[in-house]
Amino acid sequence: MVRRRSRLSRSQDFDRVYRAGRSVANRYLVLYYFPQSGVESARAGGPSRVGLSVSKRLGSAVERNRVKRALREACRLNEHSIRSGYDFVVIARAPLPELLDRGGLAAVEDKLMEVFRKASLLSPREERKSVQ
RNA sequence: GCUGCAGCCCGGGUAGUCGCGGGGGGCGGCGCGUCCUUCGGGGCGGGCCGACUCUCCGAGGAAAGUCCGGACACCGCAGAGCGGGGUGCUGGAUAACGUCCAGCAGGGGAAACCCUCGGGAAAGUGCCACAGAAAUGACACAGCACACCGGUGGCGGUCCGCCGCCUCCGGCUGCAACGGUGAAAUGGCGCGGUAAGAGCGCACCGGCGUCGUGGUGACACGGCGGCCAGGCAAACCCCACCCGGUGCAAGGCCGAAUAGAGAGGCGCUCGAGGGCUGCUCGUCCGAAGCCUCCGGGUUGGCCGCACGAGACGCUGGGUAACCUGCGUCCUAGAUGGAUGGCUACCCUCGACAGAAUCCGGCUUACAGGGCUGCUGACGUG
RNA sequence: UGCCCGGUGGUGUAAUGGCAGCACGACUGGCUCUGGACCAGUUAGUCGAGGUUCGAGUCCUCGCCGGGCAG
Repeated sequence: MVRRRSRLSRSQDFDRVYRAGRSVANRYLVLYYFPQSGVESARAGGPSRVGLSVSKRLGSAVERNRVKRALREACRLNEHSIRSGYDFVVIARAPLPELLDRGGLAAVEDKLMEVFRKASLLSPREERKSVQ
Protein backbone atom coordinates (compact mmCIF):
# COMPACT_ATOMS: atom_id res chain seq x y z
CA MET A 1 0.00 0.00 0.00
CA VAL A 2 3.04 2.20 0.15
CA ARG A 3 4.69 1.30 -3.11
CA ARG A 4 4.00 3.41 -6.10
CA ARG A 5 1.46 1.16 -7.74
CA SER A 6 -0.49 1.02 -4.50
CA ARG A 7 -0.96 4.75 -4.42
CA LEU A 8 -3.53 6.90 -6.06
CA SER A 9 -1.75 8.78 -8.77
CA ARG A 10 -4.28 10.45 -10.99
CA SER A 11 -6.45 13.43 -10.48
CA GLN A 12 -9.46 11.46 -11.68
CA ASP A 13 -8.81 8.78 -9.05
CA PHE A 14 -8.97 11.44 -6.36
CA ASP A 15 -12.04 13.01 -7.89
CA ARG A 16 -13.88 9.70 -8.00
CA VAL A 17 -13.17 8.96 -4.35
CA TYR A 18 -14.17 12.47 -3.30
CA ARG A 19 -17.39 12.51 -5.35
CA ALA A 20 -18.64 8.93 -5.08
CA GLY A 21 -17.02 7.85 -1.83
CA ARG A 22 -18.02 8.23 1.78
CA SER A 23 -16.05 9.84 4.57
CA VAL A 24 -15.30 9.60 8.25
CA ALA A 25 -13.16 11.93 10.31
CA ASN A 26 -11.67 12.72 13.68
CA ARG A 27 -9.78 15.73 14.96
CA TYR A 28 -6.59 14.92 13.05
CA LEU A 29 -7.60 13.07 9.88
CA VAL A 30 -10.32 12.73 7.28
CA LEU A 31 -10.71 9.41 5.46
CA TYR A 32 -12.53 9.08 2.14
CA TYR A 33 -13.11 5.56 0.83
CA PHE A 34 -14.70 3.94 -2.21
CA PRO A 35 -14.73 0.32 -3.42
CA GLN A 36 -12.69 -0.28 -6.56
CA SER A 37 -15.19 -2.66 -8.16
CA GLY A 38 -17.62 -0.15 -9.67
CA VAL A 39 -15.66 1.74 -12.26
CA GLU A 40 -12.54 -0.23 -12.98
CA SER A 41 -13.74 -3.79 -13.06
CA ALA A 42 -10.32 -4.95 -14.15
CA ARG A 43 -8.80 -4.23 -10.82
CA ALA A 44 -11.77 -4.98 -8.64
CA GLY A 45 -10.85 -6.73 -5.46
CA GLY A 46 -7.15 -5.98 -5.82
CA PRO A 47 -4.97 -4.53 -3.09
CA SER A 48 -6.20 -1.30 -1.64
CA ARG A 49 -4.65 1.95 -2.75
CA VAL A 50 -4.20 5.10 -0.74
CA GLY A 51 -3.63 8.75 -1.58
CA LEU A 52 -2.42 11.37 0.84
CA SER A 53 -3.48 15.01 0.94
CA VAL A 54 -1.35 17.37 2.99
CA SER A 55 -2.09 20.99 2.24
CA LYS A 56 0.25 23.94 2.46
CA ARG A 57 -1.67 25.25 5.43
CA LEU A 58 -0.03 22.57 7.59
CA GLY A 59 3.43 24.07 7.34
CA SER A 60 6.64 24.24 5.42
CA ALA A 61 7.83 21.69 2.89
CA VAL A 62 9.87 19.95 5.57
CA GLU A 63 6.91 19.77 7.91
CA ARG A 64 4.63 18.40 5.19
CA ASN A 65 7.19 15.77 4.23
CA ARG A 66 7.38 14.62 7.86
CA VAL A 67 3.60 14.26 7.99
CA LYS A 68 3.44 12.32 4.73
CA ARG A 69 6.22 9.96 5.80
CA ALA A 70 4.55 9.30 9.11
CA LEU A 71 1.24 8.53 7.40
CA ARG A 72 2.91 6.25 4.85
CA GLU A 73 4.76 4.41 7.58
CA ALA A 74 1.55 4.01 9.57
CA CYS A 75 -0.18 2.56 6.50
CA ARG A 76 2.70 0.18 5.85
CA LEU A 77 2.75 -1.17 9.40
CA ASN A 78 -1.01 -1.83 9.31
CA GLU A 79 -1.30 -2.92 5.71
CA HIS A 80 -2.66 -6.36 6.62
CA SER A 81 -5.20 -4.99 9.04
CA ILE A 82 -7.00 -2.94 6.41
CA ARG A 83 -9.60 -4.38 4.08
CA SER A 84 -8.49 -4.80 0.48
CA GLY A 85 -10.35 -3.74 -2.65
CA TYR A 86 -10.78 -0.10 -1.70
CA ASP A 87 -9.34 3.26 -2.71
CA PHE A 88 -8.62 5.63 0.16
CA VAL A 89 -7.79 9.32 0.44
CA VAL A 90 -6.34 10.41 3.74
CA ILE A 91 -6.43 14.13 4.44
CA ALA A 92 -4.26 15.54 7.17
CA ARG A 93 -5.92 18.25 9.24
CA ALA A 94 -4.28 21.23 10.89
CA PRO A 95 -3.55 19.75 14.36
CA LEU A 96 -1.75 16.69 12.93
CA PRO A 97 1.82 18.11 12.83
CA GLU A 98 1.46 19.08 16.47
CA LEU A 99 0.32 15.54 17.32
CA LEU A 100 3.31 14.10 15.48
CA ASP A 101 5.68 16.28 17.49
CA ARG A 102 4.04 15.35 20.76
CA GLY A 103 3.22 11.65 20.37
CA GLY A 104 5.47 10.56 17.52
CA LEU A 105 4.57 7.92 14.98
CA ALA A 106 2.60 5.79 17.51
CA ALA A 107 0.04 8.54 18.08
CA VAL A 108 -0.47 9.11 14.36
CA GLU A 109 -0.83 5.36 13.81
CA ASP A 110 -3.41 5.20 16.57
CA LYS A 111 -5.49 7.99 15.07
CA LEU A 112 -5.26 6.47 11.59
CA MET A 113 -6.58 3.15 12.83
CA GLU A 114 -9.33 4.99 14.66
CA VAL A 115 -10.78 6.37 11.44
CA PHE A 116 -10.51 3.02 9.69
CA ARG A 117 -12.32 1.41 12.61
CA LYS A 118 -15.04 4.08 12.43
CA ALA A 119 -15.54 3.26 8.77
CA SER A 120 -15.61 -0.49 9.49
CA LEU A 121 -12.84 -1.11 7.01
CA LEU A 122 -10.60 -3.32 9.10
CA SER A 123 -10.13 -6.81 7.83
CA PRO A 124 -12.51 -9.36 9.48
CA ARG A 125 -9.79 -10.82 11.68
CA GLU A 126 -8.89 -7.40 13.09
CA GLU A 127 -12.56 -6.53 13.47
CA ARG A 128 -13.02 -9.37 15.94
CA LYS A 129 -9.91 -8.35 17.84
CA SER A 130 -11.13 -4.82 18.37
CA VAL A 131 -14.51 -5.99 19.60
CA GLN A 132 -12.85 -7.86 22.37
C1' G B 1 46.26 33.99 28.94
C1' C B 2 42.44 37.29 27.76
C1' U B 3 40.25 40.51 24.31
C1' G B 4 38.62 42.05 19.79
C1' C B 5 39.03 41.70 14.24
C1' A B 6 39.22 39.01 9.60
C1' G B 7 38.97 34.58 6.57
C1' C B 8 37.78 29.41 5.80
C1' C B 9 35.39 24.69 7.05
C1' C B 10 31.69 21.14 9.37
C1' G B 11 26.18 20.94 9.80
C1' G B 12 25.48 14.37 14.46
C1' G B 13 28.34 9.53 13.98
C1' U B 14 28.66 3.98 13.85
C1' A B 15 26.25 -0.87 13.52
C1' G B 16 21.88 -3.90 12.72
C1' U B 17 17.03 -4.41 10.74
C1' C B 18 12.22 -3.17 8.06
C1' G B 19 10.95 0.09 3.98
C1' C B 20 11.00 4.11 -0.46
C1' G B 21 12.94 6.30 -5.63
C1' G B 22 16.46 5.53 -9.64
C1' G B 23 20.53 2.88 -12.62
C1' G B 24 22.68 -1.94 -13.83
C1' G B 25 22.82 -7.49 -13.69
C1' G B 26 20.31 -12.30 -12.84
C1' C B 27 15.83 -14.98 -13.04
C1' G B 28 10.78 -15.25 -14.60
C1' G B 29 6.60 -13.75 -17.75
C1' C B 30 4.42 -11.63 -22.39
C1' G B 31 4.48 -9.70 -27.43
C1' C B 32 7.58 -8.84 -32.15
C1' G B 33 11.03 -9.94 -36.27
C1' U B 34 13.69 -13.74 -38.72
C1' C B 35 15.44 -18.77 -39.81
C1' C B 36 14.69 -24.18 -39.44
C1' U B 37 10.82 -27.90 -38.96
C1' U B 38 9.35 -34.60 -38.72
C1' C B 39 4.02 -29.12 -37.69
C1' G B 40 4.77 -31.22 -31.63
C1' G B 41 8.13 -27.36 -31.61
C1' G B 42 13.14 -25.35 -31.73
C1' G B 43 17.43 -21.62 -32.76
C1' C B 44 18.94 -16.46 -33.10
C1' G B 45 18.05 -11.12 -32.52
C1' G B 46 15.65 -7.36 -30.15
C1' G B 47 11.45 -5.03 -27.11
C1' C B 48 8.19 -4.47 -22.84
C1' C B 49 6.79 -5.84 -17.83
C1' G B 50 7.84 -7.82 -12.78
C1' A B 51 5.28 -7.77 -6.38
C1' C B 52 11.33 -12.52 -6.93
C1' U B 53 16.81 -11.92 -6.31
C1' C B 54 21.92 -9.45 -6.32
C1' U B 55 24.47 -4.88 -6.47
C1' C B 56 25.44 0.57 -6.74
C1' C B 57 23.65 5.56 -5.93
C1' G B 58 20.09 8.81 -3.53
C1' A B 59 18.77 16.67 -0.89
C1' G B 60 21.36 21.91 1.08
C1' G B 61 24.84 25.57 2.80
C1' A B 62 21.37 27.95 2.31
C1' A B 63 18.02 23.18 -1.84
C1' A B 64 14.60 29.07 0.51
C1' G B 65 13.21 34.27 -1.12
C1' U B 66 12.81 34.86 -6.60
C1' C B 67 16.39 40.14 -6.05
C1' C B 68 20.05 40.21 -10.34
C1' G B 69 23.12 37.87 -14.29
C1' G B 70 23.79 34.01 -17.99
C1' A B 71 23.18 29.15 -20.61
C1' C B 72 19.19 26.81 -23.25
C1' A B 73 14.37 26.92 -26.10
C1' C B 74 10.68 29.27 -29.15
C1' C B 75 9.10 33.87 -31.49
C1' G B 76 10.97 33.31 -40.01
C1' C B 77 15.85 36.90 -39.80
C1' A B 78 16.56 39.46 -34.50
C1' G B 79 17.03 45.45 -38.21
C1' A B 80 16.92 51.17 -37.19
C1' G B 81 14.72 55.27 -34.46
C1' C B 82 11.49 56.89 -30.45
C1' G B 83 9.72 55.38 -25.95
C1' G B 84 10.78 52.31 -21.63
C1' G B 85 14.00 49.87 -18.03
C1' G B 86 18.73 49.23 -15.53
C1' U B 87 23.69 50.62 -13.74
C1' G B 88 26.57 54.96 -11.68
C1' C B 89 34.17 57.08 -7.75
C1' U B 90 38.72 54.50 -10.52
C1' G B 91 41.19 50.25 -12.56
C1' G B 92 40.71 45.11 -13.18
C1' A B 93 38.22 39.84 -13.03
C1' U B 94 34.25 37.20 -15.57
C1' A B 95 30.09 33.86 -20.22
C1' A B 96 27.58 37.89 -17.74
C1' C B 97 26.02 40.77 -13.56
C1' G B 98 23.29 45.19 -9.57
C1' U B 99 28.60 40.10 -8.19
C1' C B 100 33.87 39.71 -6.92
C1' C B 101 39.09 41.75 -6.32
C1' A B 102 42.55 45.84 -5.76
C1' G B 103 42.69 50.99 -5.09
C1' C B 104 40.75 56.35 -4.22
C1' A B 105 37.73 59.77 -1.38
C1' G B 106 34.72 60.48 3.01
C1' G B 107 33.40 58.51 7.89
C1' G B 108 34.16 55.23 12.52
C1' G B 109 37.79 52.71 15.89
C1' A B 110 43.42 52.82 20.48
C1' A B 111 44.59 49.08 16.80
C1' A B 112 43.75 44.81 13.70
C1' C B 113 40.00 46.41 10.74
C1' C B 114 35.08 48.01 9.36
C1' C B 115 31.09 51.14 6.82
C1' U B 116 29.29 54.18 2.36
C1' C B 117 23.55 53.81 -4.71
C1' G B 118 30.09 57.61 -3.81
C1' G B 119 28.58 60.85 -11.69
C1' G B 120 26.40 66.00 -12.73
C1' A B 121 23.02 71.18 -8.52
C1' A B 122 28.02 77.54 -12.80
C1' A B 123 22.05 73.02 -18.94
C1' G B 124 17.07 73.77 -17.42
C1' U B 125 12.44 72.96 -14.39
C1' G B 126 10.56 72.00 -9.56
C1' C B 127 10.49 71.73 -4.05
C1' C B 128 12.58 73.66 0.69
C1' A B 129 6.38 73.07 5.59
C1' C B 130 6.66 75.89 10.55
C1' A B 131 9.74 79.79 12.17
C1' G B 132 12.33 83.90 10.11
C1' A B 133 13.77 90.43 7.42
C1' A B 134 15.07 87.01 3.74
C1' A B 135 14.84 79.89 1.49
C1' U B 136 17.95 81.82 -4.05
C1' G B 137 17.28 87.01 -9.16
C1' A B 138 20.55 89.03 -3.50
C1' C B 139 17.19 92.94 -3.07
C1' A B 140 13.24 94.72 -0.26
C1' C B 141 12.47 95.17 5.40
C1' A B 142 14.32 96.40 10.14
C1' G B 143 18.85 98.81 11.03
C1' C B 144 23.83 101.45 10.85
C1' A B 145 26.56 105.99 9.07
C1' C B 146 25.91 111.52 8.63
C1' A B 147 30.70 112.69 4.09
C1' C B 148 26.38 115.44 0.65
C1' C B 149 21.39 118.44 0.31
C1' G B 150 17.09 120.77 2.81
C1' G B 151 14.76 122.11 7.37
C1' U B 152 13.66 122.84 13.24
C1' G B 153 16.01 124.42 17.73
C1' G B 154 20.35 126.11 20.62
C1' C B 155 25.25 128.43 21.20
C1' G B 156 29.19 131.43 19.24
C1' G B 157 31.08 134.91 15.58
C1' U B 158 29.75 138.88 12.18
C1' C B 159 31.42 143.32 7.35
C1' C B 160 23.99 141.99 9.16
C1' G B 161 24.39 139.19 3.29
C1' C B 162 25.53 135.27 6.43
C1' C B 163 29.29 131.78 8.52
C1' G B 164 31.00 127.90 12.07
C1' C B 165 29.79 124.13 15.75
C1' C B 166 26.17 120.98 18.27
C1' U B 167 21.21 118.41 18.54
C1' C B 168 16.99 116.40 16.04
C1' C B 169 14.01 115.32 11.48
C1' G B 170 13.63 114.28 6.25
C1' G B 171 15.90 113.25 1.51
C1' C B 172 19.88 111.45 -1.35
C1' U B 173 23.86 108.36 -0.99
C1' G B 174 26.88 104.47 1.10
C1' C B 175 26.67 99.71 3.68
C1' A B 176 25.64 94.50 4.07
C1' A B 177 28.83 93.47 9.47
C1' C B 178 24.57 93.28 13.04
C1' G B 179 18.92 90.44 12.51
C1' G B 180 14.64 86.20 19.27
C1' U B 181 14.65 82.10 13.70
C1' G B 182 15.80 77.60 11.15
C1' A B 183 17.92 71.25 9.18
C1' A B 184 20.23 74.90 6.14
C1' A B 185 21.48 82.14 5.78
C1' U B 186 26.42 83.72 0.03
C1' G B 187 33.03 81.12 3.84
C1' G B 188 35.37 80.65 9.49
C1' C B 189 38.48 83.28 13.03
C1' G B 190 41.81 87.26 14.26
C1' C B 191 44.18 91.93 13.07
C1' G B 192 44.12 96.23 10.18
C1' G B 193 40.94 99.65 7.88
C1' U B 194 36.48 103.17 7.59
C1' A B 195 31.73 108.34 8.31
C1' A B 196 29.68 103.42 9.04
C1' G B 197 31.18 99.12 6.80
C1' A B 198 32.56 95.23 3.52
C1' G B 199 38.05 89.69 1.30
C1' C B 200 38.54 96.24 1.04
C1' G B 201 43.78 94.50 2.72
C1' C B 202 46.78 90.75 5.46
C1' A B 203 48.00 85.80 8.24
C1' C B 204 46.00 80.83 9.06
C1' C B 205 42.15 77.28 7.80
C1' G B 206 38.21 75.65 4.27
C1' G B 207 36.25 75.76 -0.81
C1' C B 208 36.87 76.97 -6.19
C1' G B 209 39.76 77.85 -10.70
C1' U B 210 44.37 77.18 -13.12
C1' C B 211 49.45 75.45 -13.91
C1' G B 212 53.29 71.86 -12.75
C1' U B 213 54.94 66.97 -10.85
C1' G B 214 53.63 61.68 -9.75
C1' G B 215 49.96 57.88 -11.13
C1' U B 216 46.70 53.74 -16.63
C1' G B 217 43.02 56.30 -13.55
C1' A B 218 39.91 57.94 -9.37
C1' C B 219 43.27 61.15 -6.97
C1' A B 220 47.55 63.09 -4.19
C1' C B 221 51.35 66.90 -3.46
C1' G B 222 53.18 71.81 -4.62
C1' G B 223 52.93 76.87 -6.94
C1' C B 224 49.79 80.91 -8.53
C1' G B 225 45.11 83.47 -8.84
C1' G B 226 40.99 85.05 -6.39
C1' C B 227 36.33 85.20 -3.35
C1' C B 228 32.00 84.37 -8.04
C1' A B 229 28.76 79.59 -6.89
C1' G B 230 22.85 76.88 -0.26
C1' G B 231 20.38 71.87 0.02
C1' C B 232 17.42 67.93 -2.41
C1' A B 233 18.71 64.28 -8.45
C1' A B 234 16.55 56.74 -3.63
C1' A B 235 12.25 64.94 -7.44
C1' C B 236 11.80 65.58 -12.94
C1' C B 237 16.12 65.64 -15.51
C1' C B 238 21.34 65.79 -18.00
C1' C B 239 25.68 62.74 -19.11
C1' A B 240 28.20 57.88 -19.87
C1' C B 241 27.48 52.68 -20.49
C1' C B 242 24.15 48.31 -20.89
C1' C B 243 19.31 45.86 -22.26
C1' G B 244 14.75 42.53 -28.55
C1' G B 245 10.33 39.65 -26.25
C1' U B 246 8.70 35.36 -23.69
C1' G B 247 9.98 31.71 -20.44
C1' C B 248 11.24 24.28 -19.30
C1' A B 249 3.71 24.96 -17.69
C1' A B 250 10.03 27.22 -22.96
C1' G B 251 9.82 23.71 -26.74
C1' G B 252 9.83 18.85 -29.75
C1' C B 253 7.75 13.85 -30.91
C1' C B 254 3.96 9.86 -30.45
C1' G B 255 -0.97 8.56 -29.15
C1' A B 256 -6.22 9.62 -27.94
C1' A B 257 -10.83 12.60 -28.35
C1' U B 258 -14.36 16.19 -30.62
C1' A B 259 -18.24 19.30 -34.57
C1' G B 260 -14.27 22.33 -40.21
C1' A B 261 -21.08 23.57 -36.29
C1' G B 262 -22.80 29.06 -34.87
C1' A B 263 -22.55 34.83 -34.61
C1' G B 264 -20.01 39.29 -36.15
C1' G B 265 -16.20 42.01 -38.93
C1' C B 266 -12.65 42.73 -43.01
C1' G B 267 -11.14 41.32 -47.79
C1' C B 268 -10.37 38.70 -52.87
C1' U B 269 -4.24 40.84 -56.00
C1' C B 270 -2.77 49.27 -56.07
C1' G B 271 -3.62 43.94 -51.39
C1' A B 272 -7.64 42.36 -45.77
C1' G B 273 -4.97 40.52 -42.02
C1' G B 274 -0.75 38.68 -39.39
C1' G B 275 4.60 38.15 -37.39
C1' C B 276 9.03 40.72 -35.94
C1' U B 277 8.72 45.29 -29.40
C1' G B 278 4.52 49.38 -26.71
C1' C B 279 4.75 53.15 -31.20
C1' U B 280 6.91 54.64 -36.04
C1' C B 281 9.91 53.31 -40.06
C1' G B 282 11.61 49.27 -42.44
C1' U B 283 11.03 44.29 -43.61
C1' C B 284 8.84 39.43 -44.12
C1' C B 285 4.57 36.10 -44.73
C1' G B 286 0.16 36.38 -47.41
C1' A B 287 -4.68 34.71 -50.38
C1' A B 288 -9.68 32.96 -50.84
C1' G B 289 -9.31 33.44 -47.02
C1' C B 290 -8.19 35.92 -42.31
C1' C B 291 -9.55 38.01 -37.44
C1' U B 292 -12.71 38.39 -32.96
C1' C B 293 -16.51 36.25 -29.88
C1' C B 294 -19.37 32.02 -28.39
C1' G B 295 -19.44 26.74 -28.26
C1' G B 296 -17.03 21.55 -28.37
C1' G B 297 -12.77 17.89 -27.40
C1' U B 298 -8.09 16.37 -24.82
C1' U B 299 -5.44 16.67 -19.08
C1' G B 300 -2.03 10.07 -21.58
C1' G B 301 3.28 8.58 -22.80
C1' C B 302 8.38 9.77 -24.33
C1' C B 303 12.19 13.46 -25.04
C1' G B 304 14.01 18.17 -23.20
C1' C B 305 16.55 15.97 -18.03
C1' A B 306 21.81 15.98 -15.87
C1' C B 307 29.12 15.61 -18.52
C1' G B 308 28.72 20.73 -16.65
C1' A B 309 31.41 28.35 -17.55
C1' G B 310 31.58 20.33 -13.35
C1' A B 311 34.31 18.51 -8.75
C1' C B 312 39.07 17.35 -6.47
C1' G B 313 44.51 17.49 -6.48
C1' C B 314 49.14 19.39 -8.39
C1' U B 315 51.98 22.99 -11.34
C1' G B 316 52.75 27.92 -13.40
C1' G B 317 51.17 33.43 -13.83
C1' G B 318 48.86 37.46 -10.98
C1' U B 319 49.00 41.82 -4.71
C1' A B 320 44.06 39.64 -5.45
C1' A B 321 39.40 38.33 -7.82
C1' C B 322 40.85 34.91 -11.41
C1' C B 323 43.32 32.38 -15.37
C1' U B 324 46.83 28.56 -18.16
C1' G B 325 48.43 23.45 -18.24
C1' C B 326 48.35 18.28 -16.42
C1' G B 327 46.14 14.17 -13.76
C1' U B 328 41.97 11.67 -11.44
C1' C B 329 36.63 11.17 -10.80
C1' C B 330 31.12 10.77 -12.56
C1' U B 331 28.16 12.77 -7.91
C1' A B 332 19.74 12.84 -6.96
C1' G B 333 16.59 12.96 -11.29
C1' A B 334 10.98 12.51 -8.87
C1' U B 335 5.95 13.62 -11.67
C1' G B 336 -0.08 13.06 -6.10
C1' G B 337 6.12 13.92 -6.56
C1' A B 338 11.45 9.34 -3.55
C1' U B 339 16.12 9.98 2.11
C1' G B 340 11.91 7.41 6.55
C1' G B 341 10.61 3.90 10.94
C1' C B 342 12.61 0.84 14.88
C1' U B 343 16.84 -1.02 18.10
C1' A B 344 21.75 -0.36 20.44
C1' C B 345 26.03 2.56 21.66
C1' C B 346 28.90 7.18 21.55
C1' C B 347 29.35 12.58 21.48
C1' U B 348 29.42 18.61 21.44
C1' C B 349 22.49 16.07 22.67
C1' G B 350 21.52 17.91 16.95
C1' A B 351 19.51 24.61 14.52
C1' C B 352 17.58 26.67 9.98
C1' A B 353 15.46 23.76 6.73
C1' G B 354 13.57 19.47 1.29
C1' A B 355 16.14 19.27 -5.35
C1' A B 356 11.89 20.02 -9.80
C1' U B 357 15.81 22.80 -16.70
C1' C B 358 20.91 23.97 -15.30
C1' C B 359 24.81 27.25 -13.71
C1' G B 360 27.27 32.28 -11.38
C1' G B 361 25.95 35.70 -7.50
C1' C B 362 23.06 38.48 -3.86
C1' U B 363 19.75 38.49 0.26
C1' U B 364 17.37 36.19 4.28
C1' A B 365 17.10 31.93 8.32
C1' C B 366 20.42 29.02 11.47
C1' A B 367 21.74 24.88 17.61
C1' G B 368 26.51 24.04 18.12
C1' G B 369 31.58 23.11 16.83
C1' G B 370 36.55 23.28 14.44
C1' C B 371 40.96 25.58 11.94
C1' U B 372 44.17 29.70 10.38
C1' G B 373 46.04 34.67 10.54
C1' C B 374 46.18 39.39 12.88
C1' U B 375 45.37 43.61 16.99
C1' G B 376 47.04 45.13 22.16
C1' A B 377 43.68 51.05 25.36
C1' C B 378 44.70 44.67 29.35
C1' G B 379 47.21 40.68 32.84
C1' U B 380 51.61 37.54 33.65
C1' G B 381 56.68 35.94 32.57
C1' U C 1 7.86 25.92 -11.23
C1' G C 2 7.65 30.71 -13.39
C1' C C 3 5.40 35.50 -13.62
C1' C C 4 2.38 39.70 -11.60
C1' C C 5 -0.19 42.66 -7.86
C1' G C 6 -1.44 44.42 -2.89
C1' G C 7 -0.74 45.62 2.76
C1' U C 8 -3.38 52.64 6.78
C1' G C 9 -7.63 51.92 13.97
C1' G C 10 -11.91 45.97 14.86
C1' U C 11 -14.18 46.87 9.40
C1' G C 12 -14.47 49.90 4.87
C1' U C 13 -11.69 53.76 2.95
C1' A C 14 -8.76 59.35 2.28
C1' A C 15 -4.00 61.96 2.68
C1' U C 16 1.35 67.62 -3.90
C1' G C 17 7.54 64.49 0.99
C1' G C 18 5.27 68.87 5.90
C1' C C 19 0.41 68.15 12.63
C1' A C 20 -2.39 60.71 9.77
C1' G C 21 -8.19 62.17 8.62
C1' C C 22 -13.60 60.30 7.60
C1' A C 23 -17.70 56.82 8.24
C1' C C 24 -19.43 52.48 10.75
C1' G C 25 -18.21 49.76 15.15
C1' A C 26 -16.51 49.34 20.48
C1' C C 27 -16.35 51.72 25.40
C1' U C 28 -17.92 55.65 29.08
C1' G C 29 -21.39 59.34 30.54
C1' G C 30 -26.10 62.01 29.70
C1' C C 31 -31.46 61.69 28.24
C1' U C 32 -35.49 57.42 29.42
C1' C C 33 -39.21 53.54 34.11
C1' U C 34 -36.04 50.22 30.50
C1' G C 35 -34.16 49.60 25.48
C1' G C 36 -33.57 51.94 20.67
C1' A C 37 -32.75 56.63 18.47
C1' C C 38 -30.24 61.18 19.89
C1' C C 39 -26.25 64.29 22.48
C1' A C 40 -21.18 64.64 24.61
C1' G C 41 -16.56 62.31 25.23
C1' U C 42 -12.86 58.31 24.95
C1' U C 43 -10.30 54.27 22.66
C1' A C 44 -7.26 52.41 18.82
C1' G C 45 -3.70 52.58 13.01
C1' U C 46 0.57 53.54 8.41
C1' C C 47 2.98 44.94 7.94
C1' G C 48 8.50 44.69 10.02
C1' A C 49 13.83 46.30 9.70
C1' G C 50 17.39 49.43 7.55
C1' G C 51 18.58 53.70 4.22
C1' U C 52 17.87 58.77 1.39
C1' U C 53 16.01 63.50 3.39
C1' C C 54 15.79 68.88 8.01
C1' G C 55 11.44 65.76 7.82
C1' A C 56 8.90 59.22 5.06
C1' G C 57 2.18 56.43 5.11
C1' U C 58 4.47 58.46 0.55
C1' C C 59 11.06 57.60 -2.26
C1' C C 60 14.98 53.21 -2.25
C1' U C 61 16.66 48.14 -0.42
C1' C C 62 15.69 43.63 2.22
C1' G C 63 12.25 40.65 4.82
C1' C C 64 7.03 39.05 6.37
C1' C C 65 1.95 38.26 5.14
C1' G C 66 -2.15 37.99 1.66
C1' G C 67 -4.03 37.50 -3.32
C1' G C 68 -4.03 36.64 -8.73
C1' C C 69 -2.38 34.48 -13.60
C1' A C 70 -0.51 30.23 -16.68
C1' G C 71 0.07 24.49 -20.12
